[in-house]
Amino acid sequence: MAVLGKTKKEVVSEFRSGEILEAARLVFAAKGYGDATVDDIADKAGIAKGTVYLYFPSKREIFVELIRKGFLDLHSRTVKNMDAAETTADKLRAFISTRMDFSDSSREFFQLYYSEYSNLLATPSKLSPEFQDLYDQQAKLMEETLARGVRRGEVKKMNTAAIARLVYDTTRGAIAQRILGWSRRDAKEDADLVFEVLWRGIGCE
Amino acid sequence: MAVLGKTKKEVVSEFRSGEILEAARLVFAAKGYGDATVDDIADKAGIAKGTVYLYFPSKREIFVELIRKGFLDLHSRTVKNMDAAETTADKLRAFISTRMDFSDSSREFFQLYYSEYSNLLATPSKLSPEFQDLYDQQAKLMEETLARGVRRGEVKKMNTAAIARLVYDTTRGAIAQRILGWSRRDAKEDADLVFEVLWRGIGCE
Amino acid sequence: MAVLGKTKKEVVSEFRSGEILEAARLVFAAKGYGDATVDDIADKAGIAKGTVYLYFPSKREIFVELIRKGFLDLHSRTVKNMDAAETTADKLRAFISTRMDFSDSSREFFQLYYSEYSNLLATPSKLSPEFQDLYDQQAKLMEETLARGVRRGEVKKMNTAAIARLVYDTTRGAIAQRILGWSRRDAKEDADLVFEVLWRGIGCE
Amino acid sequence: MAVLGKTKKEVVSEFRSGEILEAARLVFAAKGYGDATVDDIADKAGIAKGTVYLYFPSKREIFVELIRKGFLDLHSRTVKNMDAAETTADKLRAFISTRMDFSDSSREFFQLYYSEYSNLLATPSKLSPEFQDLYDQQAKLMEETLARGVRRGEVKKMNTAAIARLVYDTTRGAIAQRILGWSRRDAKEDADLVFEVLWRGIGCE
DNA sequence: GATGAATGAGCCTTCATTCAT
DNA sequence: AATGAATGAAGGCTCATTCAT
Repeated sequence: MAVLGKTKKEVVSEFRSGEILEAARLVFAAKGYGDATVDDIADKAGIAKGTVYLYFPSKREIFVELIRKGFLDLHSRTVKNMDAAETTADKLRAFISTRMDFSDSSREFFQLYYSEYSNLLATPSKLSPEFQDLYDQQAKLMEETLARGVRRGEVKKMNTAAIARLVYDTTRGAIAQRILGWSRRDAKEDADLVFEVLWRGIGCE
Repeated sequence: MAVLGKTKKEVVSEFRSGEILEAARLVFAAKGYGDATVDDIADKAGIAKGTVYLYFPSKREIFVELIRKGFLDLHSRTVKNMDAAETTADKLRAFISTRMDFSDSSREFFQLYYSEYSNLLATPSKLSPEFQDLYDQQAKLMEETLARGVRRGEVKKMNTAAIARLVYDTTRGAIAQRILGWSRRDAKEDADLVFEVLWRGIGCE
Repeated sequence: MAVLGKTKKEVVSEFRSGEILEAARLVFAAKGYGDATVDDIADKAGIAKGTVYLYFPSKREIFVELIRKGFLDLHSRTVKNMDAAETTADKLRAFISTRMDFSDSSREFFQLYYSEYSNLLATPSKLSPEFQDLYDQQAKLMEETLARGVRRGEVKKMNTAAIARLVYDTTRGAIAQRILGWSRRDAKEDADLVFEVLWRGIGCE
Repeated sequence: MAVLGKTKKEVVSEFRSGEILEAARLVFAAKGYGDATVDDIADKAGIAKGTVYLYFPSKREIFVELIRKGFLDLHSRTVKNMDAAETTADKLRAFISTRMDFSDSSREFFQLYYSEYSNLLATPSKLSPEFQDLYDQQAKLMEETLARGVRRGEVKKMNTAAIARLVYDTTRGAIAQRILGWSRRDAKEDADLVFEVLWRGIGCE
């Protein structure tokens, strides 16, 4: 027990938190944050409403935690796959396909993530500071990759910060298409398409 | 009267509707759809709450109408500017810069438009059928432009439907960056950047 | 209308506020602040719960307003009757009997007033500043009367501030006895009793 | 064991009860009955919430028991000190100063006791019958003292029952002033003041 | 006996919508 | 047509109490 660093209590607690998050993920994705009620989440999790509040201080916090977890997961996968790639082109390809694949397996996460992202547009102040950090962290990842590509002569000289965002946005858009069912291609095809356009746009030769 | 196709009553009615929409545009953009109240809108419009319901059947419908109007305005400007351009490259440039400029002058519209767009991700069912039409209409515009470019030999042979969406998404992303204040470049610079990457990605030579 | 200084709307609004306060007075007195619900008040007033919130911002504020109004009423009656008395003894008598009479006619007010007063003991911080002012205002009234009595030679030289409080407390206690039904004497008898003990205690001769 | 009249189990049980009561005393005094939670009490006592319910059937009953114990303690001290005094004047003085001293050393008890006393005003029905007995018991104590004083010729002929209550109320008021921090005198001074006014009011000569 | 996770009834407050004037 | 008072359903959150371990 001590070896694992967790007491039985903590394990149970994390299990419950996990169940609630899982229920919330489905409910939020199905109804949207505003239309989802804490009762919905409790019902889906098979527990009483009050129990939810033993594990989370507020409805909003459930949402935030959900995004945070998915975000970190996505981020670490992306980092891992990009690190495994050698050339900048392959790193870009890894970035795109990791996200595309993740969106297929974690569709609900992306629904929440993107809608939260866009809600920022309406009310930026709502963005918790931590979210801002997460976004920045992501942007840096691509920006540095591109900057290295420039130094290596693999990528055209350009405003890497702006292009990094552009890469994100284009990828995000393609994923959104898939989620909305507007693309009937498989993930690989979509990833290739995005990669090719972008790489031709920014790569040398 | 009949000549104009509108009775005096209709003119007055449209005037009021317009005032309410204008008020709603500001309120929704400032607070977000969920946090905005019908009272806020009525106050901003300088009328009584009940009056709002003489012109619109529900809060939701005000929002929808707002998006629709802005959407049609944006669409017609885009069409006009693209038609004025000769080459596909210039049409693409026109597409991007028209939107970028519009986002500067109608920032609130884009805030609503994009957040609504993203809410589709969470709850597609909410999308009124007409919205679907509007999106499709837009997509077609770019798709046909690209297809013609392909026929003319200006654009690489490719899945024009998918690329059309990609162009939209990339442009949307760049505009979102601007709205969020994450870009300090002026509209022209951002438009050029997006154009260059995309055109290098899809154009011939 | 202008002559009265009130529009019809204001009259109606005040009427409603009054109805709600009246209902709240009965409900609070019957159940205590904590056990009373806004629904109880709305029901008693014969209106919908939401309507209550058109006239008062919160349950707490209804309570505060209730106390404030009764307080001011009691205070003005007390001042009037004390002013009408010539000697300090008569002023003291007026003070006591005004309150005793008021407690008979506005029993619910005293129930609330005294229980609020005592809740101060448990949580002084809750006392809204305005309440503090009201209490001080009251204390000053008796203190000045006693001070004048001292100057006139009608009252023994003494700590008038402390005695003023003592007079209040003794009167309050007698009223509480009546409200609790522990006194079967009529108001006049109780008032005389309190007066005699106090006057013998503080008056000259 | 039988000699002591208590089994070991009972001793332990009483110890725990005492701990809970002590914790509750602090919590109730700090937050007021309504705002205090059973969790607060359990935390302060260093036990689990459920354990509280092994010793008390409800939150309310903890409160009642708390009042009862303090009450009996106060009562027995008062009786003892009054018995030690010879003259009625000294007995009255003993009554007042015993309470005044007790309020300094058991401030929390008085906060609860007085606020509960006043809550009776709002909801007399809540008063458990036993409380009624406690109050009566107290009243009798002073009443009999005064009656004896009358017989001895030390006290004026008067309605001893009513005066007994008056003495209680005046003392209570002075203590409340102290608890509220409205008196900066020391306990002795306050006790003297109350005694002098009352004794002049009821004593012979 | 002790625990504390779980419960769920209940409360205050908000606000889209209605309707009498 | 315009008003805005009134409505009441709904939701987030609290907390006294219970009960399986």
